[in-house]
Amino acid sequence: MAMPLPIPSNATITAWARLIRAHNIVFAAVEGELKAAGFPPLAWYDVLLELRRSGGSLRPLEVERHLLLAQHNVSRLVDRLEKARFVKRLPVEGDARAQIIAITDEGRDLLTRMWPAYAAAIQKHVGDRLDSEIDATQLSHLLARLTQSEK
Amino acid sequence: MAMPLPIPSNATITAWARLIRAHNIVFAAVEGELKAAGFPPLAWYDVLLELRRSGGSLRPLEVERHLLLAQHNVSRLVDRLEKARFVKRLPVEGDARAQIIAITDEGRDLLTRMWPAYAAAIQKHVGDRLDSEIDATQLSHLLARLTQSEK
DNA sequence: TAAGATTGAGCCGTCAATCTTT
DNA sequence: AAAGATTGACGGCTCAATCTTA
Repeated sequence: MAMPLPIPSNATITAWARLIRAHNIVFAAVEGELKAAGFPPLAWYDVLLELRRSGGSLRPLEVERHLLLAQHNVSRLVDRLEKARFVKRLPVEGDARAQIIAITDEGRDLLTRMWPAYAAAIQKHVGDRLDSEIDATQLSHLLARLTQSEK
Repeated sequence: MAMPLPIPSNATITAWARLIRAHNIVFAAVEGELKAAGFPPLAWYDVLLELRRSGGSLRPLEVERHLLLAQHNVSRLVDRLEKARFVKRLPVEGDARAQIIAITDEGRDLLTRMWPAYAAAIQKHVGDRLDSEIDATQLSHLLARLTQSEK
């Protein structure tokens, strides 16, 4: 008699373990290089980039949706960004509960200054480790599957 | 004239972004299910599993090496595990600086009780989202490349 | 009551400094 | 001085509770 296949399969368990490990190693390496160059955490870059992409400002709820952060995390992250002068909180006409988070000139400048170091780190820790564009595309494709909703 | 290719390539940048996003989504989903079932963080499971795999005990430095944790993190993690009775710290003969971290019966029991829920979560959030064993193997292979040393 | 956002308490990770033993 | 490990201070995340306005 054949042995029943384990659920999850060994291939699935290995994929899980390597996803966690690859992320931890690559993320720490990239963020570590930026930190060594005197830059703030990548979470700051992510928020500022979303703001710039969206024309300069977003509502907190939109930041939460784009970056998959909880409401209170955005609140605290914006606290730090505002204290560092990279964003400003603006009131919303007609709804005193709401606010708009707007990137400042200093925030745009930080994005500009960070990108060369960030790009170099991505190339070093991701691009240089894959043999070809085809591999990068294939990896992206498989990772995208993990974040799609159930079949 | 052809445009120069950006470095890193768009494919590389996409692979980086999806690695981060896939990890965040899948990890939060798996750990969230375990937490909802009343279990401790995955980091606890990782340490206990390494101890069991190694015959029941390890030196802190070996835990650091296996799990890619800093010395002080292991120290604090073991504090919590010891307080929860899942491990014990034992002295080392002949070197009063050193210690041995040993899994307890309660620790082994936790591993046993967690695995069914953990396995189900991995299947749901990884296995079920890949079309085949071949995909899981291919993904593992590409992720492994990211953690190999420079060519 | 609900929506939008913040707050306080506590947990966890990180940095630099420290302690003890070799 | 170096090795093994811990500690204090603090940054950042998470939970539940809260505050304000709609």
